[in-house]
Amino acid sequence: MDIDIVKIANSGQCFRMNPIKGREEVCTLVAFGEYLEIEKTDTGYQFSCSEEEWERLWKVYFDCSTDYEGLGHLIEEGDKYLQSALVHGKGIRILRQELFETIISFIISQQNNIPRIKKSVETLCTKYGEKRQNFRKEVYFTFPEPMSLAQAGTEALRDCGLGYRSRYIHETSRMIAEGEVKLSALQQMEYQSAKKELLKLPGVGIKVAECIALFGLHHVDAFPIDTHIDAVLKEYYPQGFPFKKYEGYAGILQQYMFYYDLMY
DNA sequence: GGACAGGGTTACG
DNA sequence: CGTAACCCTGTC
Repeated sequence: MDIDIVKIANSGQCFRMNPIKGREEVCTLVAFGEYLEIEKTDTGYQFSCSEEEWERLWKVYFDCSTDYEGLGHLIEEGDKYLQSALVHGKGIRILRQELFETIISFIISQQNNIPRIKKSVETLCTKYGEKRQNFRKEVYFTFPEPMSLAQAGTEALRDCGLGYRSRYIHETSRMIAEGEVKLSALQQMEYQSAKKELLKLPGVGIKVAECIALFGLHHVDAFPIDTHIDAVLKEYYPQGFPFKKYEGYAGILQQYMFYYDLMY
């Protein structure tokens, strides 16, 4: 299977997947309340979970049913930029992340940098998540429930380094906890309806809504345009990006472009 | 030490 | 529709 854990961890789509300090070939990850370690071996990857858990959770999480290797054949002959981005990003996949975590994480991401986003997310988990132990009895924290964040005061949230975003986090969590915006309904919607619904949440604008649609709802047509991608589009696609041509997977391409621009 | 920027959104003219 | 303000930490 075409998967590169380190690239995914550095691709900016998730904020709780990190290499262990001093053992950079091992990544840790918390999702669905579970803790996972992934170690790079000579032949591939070794996952710390049981076969049953892999089948139930992680196979889906890593989007194993999608063929990413075939993407290269779909790129236009003359599009050297995308061809290069795909080569350098080989192994990147669009994770199927939990919806609430994705919503909160990408509200935090606005006007922010990745190390600080990660720090804020981790602090939120430590203060409002559930405390658990991994297989070697080390403590980890799950991502908080909507209700927990809704009940946290704006001032307490501010202590997580969220700044002006704490008001957004509080209000968005409240709306979700009270069912004003229903996560289950969002998961049933088409891309455009879901996007419109997400825009009701305070702190969610067009860019963040598209990130949530792509990473939390797996709408691979969503194409978030941030400052990086905006610069790329202006430089390499002055005539406009061929969205029509890449309909049905443009969002995946966006992730390769983002990684390529970030790393090279 | 101060200035600046970092995956935007909102609230005003 | 363009533009300033929003908050804060790391970096130069």
